[in-house]
Amino acid sequence: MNCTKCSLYKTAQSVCLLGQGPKPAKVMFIGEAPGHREDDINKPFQGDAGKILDEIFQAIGIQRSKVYITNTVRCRPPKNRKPKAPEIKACRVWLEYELDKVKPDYIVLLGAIALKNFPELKKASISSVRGRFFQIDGYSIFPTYHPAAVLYDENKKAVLRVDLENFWNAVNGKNVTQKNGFNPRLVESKSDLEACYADLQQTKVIALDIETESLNPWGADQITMIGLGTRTTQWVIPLQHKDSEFCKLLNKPKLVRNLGRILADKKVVAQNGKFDTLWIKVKYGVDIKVSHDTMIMSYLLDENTPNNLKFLASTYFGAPDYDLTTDQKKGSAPLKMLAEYNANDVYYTRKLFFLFWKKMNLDFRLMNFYRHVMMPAVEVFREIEYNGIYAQPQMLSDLKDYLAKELKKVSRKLKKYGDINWNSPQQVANLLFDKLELKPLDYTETGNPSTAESVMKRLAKKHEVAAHILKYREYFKQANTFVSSWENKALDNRLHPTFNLIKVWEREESKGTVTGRLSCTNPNLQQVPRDPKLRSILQAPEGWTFVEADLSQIELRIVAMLSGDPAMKLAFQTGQDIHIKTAEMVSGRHMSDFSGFEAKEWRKKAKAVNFGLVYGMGVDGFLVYARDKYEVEFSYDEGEEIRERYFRTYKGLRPWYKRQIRLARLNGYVRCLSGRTRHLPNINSSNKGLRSYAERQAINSPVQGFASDITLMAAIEIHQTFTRDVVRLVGTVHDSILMEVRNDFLEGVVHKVHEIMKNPKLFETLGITPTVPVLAEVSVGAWGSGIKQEDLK
DNA sequence: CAACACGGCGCG
DNA sequence: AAAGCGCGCCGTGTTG
Repeated sequence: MNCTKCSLYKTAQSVCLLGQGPKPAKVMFIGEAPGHREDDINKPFQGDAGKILDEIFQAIGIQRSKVYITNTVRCRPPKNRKPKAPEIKACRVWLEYELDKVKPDYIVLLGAIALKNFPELKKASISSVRGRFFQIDGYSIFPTYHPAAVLYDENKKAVLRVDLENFWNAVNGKNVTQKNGFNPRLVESKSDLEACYADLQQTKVIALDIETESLNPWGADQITMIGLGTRTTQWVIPLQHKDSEFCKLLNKPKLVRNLGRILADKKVVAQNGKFDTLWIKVKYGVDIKVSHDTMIMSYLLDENTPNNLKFLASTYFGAPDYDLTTDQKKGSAPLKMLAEYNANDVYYTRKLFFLFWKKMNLDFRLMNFYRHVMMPAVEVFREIEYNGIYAQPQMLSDLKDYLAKELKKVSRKLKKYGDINWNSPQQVANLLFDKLELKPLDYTETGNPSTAESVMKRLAKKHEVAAHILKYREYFKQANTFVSSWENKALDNRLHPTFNLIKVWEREESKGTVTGRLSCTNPNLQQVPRDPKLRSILQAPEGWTFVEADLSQIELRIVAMLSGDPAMKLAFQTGQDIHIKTAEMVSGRHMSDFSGFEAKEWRKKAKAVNFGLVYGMGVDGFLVYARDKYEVEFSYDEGEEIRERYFRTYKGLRPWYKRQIRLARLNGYVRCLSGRTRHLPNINSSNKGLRSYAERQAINSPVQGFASDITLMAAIEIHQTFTRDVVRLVGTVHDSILMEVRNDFLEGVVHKVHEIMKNPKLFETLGITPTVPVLAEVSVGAWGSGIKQEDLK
């Protein structure tokens, strides 16, 4: 074929490689462009991506000979380059030609480039449109990932398979989208409400979902409607909507109290139920217990893939896209439309619950963890968010003034270098490396000279401006990220952050972790500087005392448990300081030889050694890490020597690494002592980088995850042990629990909390026997300035 | 104007 | 897309 419509013909081996398959055909697949294998033998999808496609085809029962397969661009682009817009445009005539001959009813678009064939989808990202049908130009168009995406990320394989399976079912008339039992009913009268109550009374499992005017319950915004799903019906009770006459007549607090009473005897199922029940508690003071949460179930079954309701509904039930825009959801949509949306949510939530329940029952350790830890934790964190953490208003305002003053001082000193925006790394780099002709010491990811703190600290020895810039950055960050953000958020003198117990997906964005740790937003309490200026603002109000309970060196203790390394275990069992022990090993000296000052310095170095090396850091990384984080300089040889000595001292570590990697390869996941799993599909990847990354995760995740789980178990027990007028939990930071305790109960509570931290009852429930003691420390008084309770041992 | 990537930096 | 792991938030600068 001779085609010169774009310049690719000059470099491609096979010019204008048309598709393959019957003409006409009911189904057409469109990929990206030929790869080298295809280019050589003149057929589409023959290389590695073709293999993946074949594998999935076989699993589903699609025969290649029955479908037509082609590409968006029909000449191979030069190596490592995607087809460009003009090339896609030029090749469009060939697609028209093929469409005309093949006359497909269905078109599968594989990957982002294939989307560009249709103006309606051109701007969409593949992950936002994948897995559903679009009716365009008389075709049923179904986008999903390109099989080559699986080569880079094994996680995508499952998604691709489910997509194509749903697609194929739809093509063959297997009605996966049929909504059995979808029967939405909007409550518009008293008799409707009575019918709703009657239906709820006779149902055991009830799905709950609310719609709200915003995501923030702490302002004036209201709940617009409550959706309740039973076996037969999705009831929608409007609470606040311009189109509803009924809700104006309602005694809403009474209605919500009634619902609370009915739901108290039921299994309430929700998707991210902490959100819904927190709103209900804030607005109506009613506590509703969530028995099951589909978002948490989905996460525990696979922490890597998205778990928002629309994704799950389309993945498992081939649900059509019923999503509304944010504005519509906040109440701008007509009542009927919003109610139907709400009904869909509860419908799919309930359906998903039964599906996940079956799946989780196949793994009793995971199920136990879910029942005994995750779901109780939802209750605890709903209350933590409800309580909020007290921010002393006077101190906040004083610090604001102080920082403004300091910022002014530094700005004056910086003035003489010109009218520069000191927040701009670009402008700062210009000054340092062009005008002042300092030598760049490091470069950023994108190749620009770095102005990072570690670089600036070293530059400060050559030029005073670097030190001033660092001060400027410090004050600026404190003033904006913390002080002013807190001031804006603490309307009731309390910060009410959101804690993500799991990874939560919002469109393509996600918050939360894959290991089981929590994350925290609005504001993020977990990144408050360890500077008493800031931390001590967070304290307890009059009559109460702030208490922090910390797990001591918990990650290394877990490493000792899991690896069984004798030296590490012995150190912990005999109450030695592990960092001092490592310091002795690194320095080759005995602790008694150190002066007080030396001991402190060596302990610091040893911390770098412990935290760096234990999770598989290389020598190069270790040197940079030690220098930047702990201001310790080692030569390469010293670094190598330390690394060798480290693994000779803790000789159980490397065999443990091997065990973890073997388990991950065998099962596709690794597990925490608590039963939580971490899936690592890339552990068998042919891509060495991805594989090594998965191997390090196989080592780190069970440690990090279990440390976090101990914190959860302790928080749950503290929550269950004390009443709310004695102890109020206000937050957690990975391995520490923050609370306020009523003054007259302080002593007893501190003692009990310390006991709980060291040995939460849930250890026994879950069959966990720590082989290394778990120790904890309790501080009493404002955060970061509390007094350690030394005599608790 | 909003969305996004980047650089930078806070934390365990 | 190769060598600690895990996060969220701020401001700048670019782009559609």
